[in-house]
Amino acid sequence: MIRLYDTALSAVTPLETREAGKVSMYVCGPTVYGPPHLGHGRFSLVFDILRRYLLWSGSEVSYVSNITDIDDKILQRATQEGRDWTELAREYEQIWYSAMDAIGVMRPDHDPHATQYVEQMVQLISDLIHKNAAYVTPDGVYLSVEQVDGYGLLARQSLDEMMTGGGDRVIVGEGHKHHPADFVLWKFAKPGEPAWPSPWGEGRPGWHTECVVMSLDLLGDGFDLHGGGMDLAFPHHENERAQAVALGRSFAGHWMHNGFVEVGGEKMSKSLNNFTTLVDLIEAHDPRAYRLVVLGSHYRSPVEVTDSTIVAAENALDRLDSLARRVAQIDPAELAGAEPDTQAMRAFQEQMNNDLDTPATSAQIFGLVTDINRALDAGDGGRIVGPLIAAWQQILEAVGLEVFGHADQVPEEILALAARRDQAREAKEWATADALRDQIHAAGWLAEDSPTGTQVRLA
RNA sequence: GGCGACGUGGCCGAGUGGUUAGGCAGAGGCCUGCAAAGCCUUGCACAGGGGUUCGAUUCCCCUCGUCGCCUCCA
Repeated sequence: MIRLYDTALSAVTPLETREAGKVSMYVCGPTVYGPPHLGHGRFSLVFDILRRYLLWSGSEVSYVSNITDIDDKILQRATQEGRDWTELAREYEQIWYSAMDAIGVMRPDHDPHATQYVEQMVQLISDLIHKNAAYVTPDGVYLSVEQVDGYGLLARQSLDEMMTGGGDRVIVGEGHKHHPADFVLWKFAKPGEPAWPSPWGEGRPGWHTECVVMSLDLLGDGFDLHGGGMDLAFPHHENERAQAVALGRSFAGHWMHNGFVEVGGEKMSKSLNNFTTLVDLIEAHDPRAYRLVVLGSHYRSPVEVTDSTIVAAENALDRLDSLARRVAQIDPAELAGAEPDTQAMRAFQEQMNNDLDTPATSAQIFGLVTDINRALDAGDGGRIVGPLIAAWQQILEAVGLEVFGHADQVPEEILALAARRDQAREAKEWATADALRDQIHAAGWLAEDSPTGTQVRLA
């Protein structure tokens, strides 16, 4: 069974599931008011890797990740741009999913939208009011955190401790709130703002309510795993939990949070304006490079992501693709029926089960590259190398890292140059052969010798 | 102020009380007609100062520095 760090316990513990062989997980998705940045990319990749690994391990995974499509930021941005907020949200949702597709993140099994759950949120808020856990003020409905057992579990601080500092933040809704930490469940609409009906007045839901409602609706009480970025632990997840606790419902069994993407040692964030969008990364680089960077660091550690780390990963990817090409050249009959090397697979599972030790897996992937190349250099007939190749391919698949071993589509004229080069080489006319190689290179291709003649691939 | 994390070789990034993480970049070699790819070899690395220990980068203490959260935030 996989063991994962649980934020609520501050310890690595086995991921106990409600039902054996089934994992229900909820990962907080984006608020669609702008293009996703590398931070969103990291959590998406981390949880995608976990999900794929669980699936590979034979678990049945139910993966839910929401789209927050109503939020102050969306309204603000729509007003700024003078357009309809629903259209804006829809546009950024599309951008979100195309970016996710590009980095190879599987679509969630369900992607509930906040706007589709407003009625249920109103119902939940009513229940909270009936339980005296929430109250109405002139500007909205608030949850009374003092009514909640163990508030501060995920913040790792008691309510009192939280209140002692806090810097110079403006406390939202101060004046009407019973306690400064009380948070808004329902916001009354100001003129011109979108509004849904409620027993207390027209308005819109607060951010923390949607995830409670949607996770419980789609995954049920006591679902297995709830995840997101480290900065969601508090207040977002804390407040989700608070609502569930106040209702007396069993919430997430395990809390998992990933570390930040950093730039020059500082958290990448919209407010610091030091972010790179996922869209820019995808346009400028091989999208697989980001997955490799994520695999190479532990999910709870911060990771520096800059142009140079991405380029380094792209170069590392070349090494993987080189082997994939080499493997593709092998007569399939030699590899047929090869079972993945059991030792390698056992090591892989032990690492991954140990709080998702992907750095070890990354090292293993490259270690296998060396082993396989060495065996191939030694002219192994497939007996030893077959299982290693099978293991390598399985591991890559289990973590969602694609490698390309197929030949590139080479234009006729380039192939003609390669053929002429082979003739020149045959005749030992080296100067001619080299000139042809330069010509091929100038056209954007690489000409490499191989036992079967000149091989051409994209430079 | 409270809570938490961290400081590893040119860069990224794991880990461990005594044995090679890994990747990128660099150097040398093998292979090659020359290359490329591949293979081999290679790099006072663990912020500083104490302490515990036969032995600490790894444990404890202190100092310095950095970062995160404390209701915008993945």
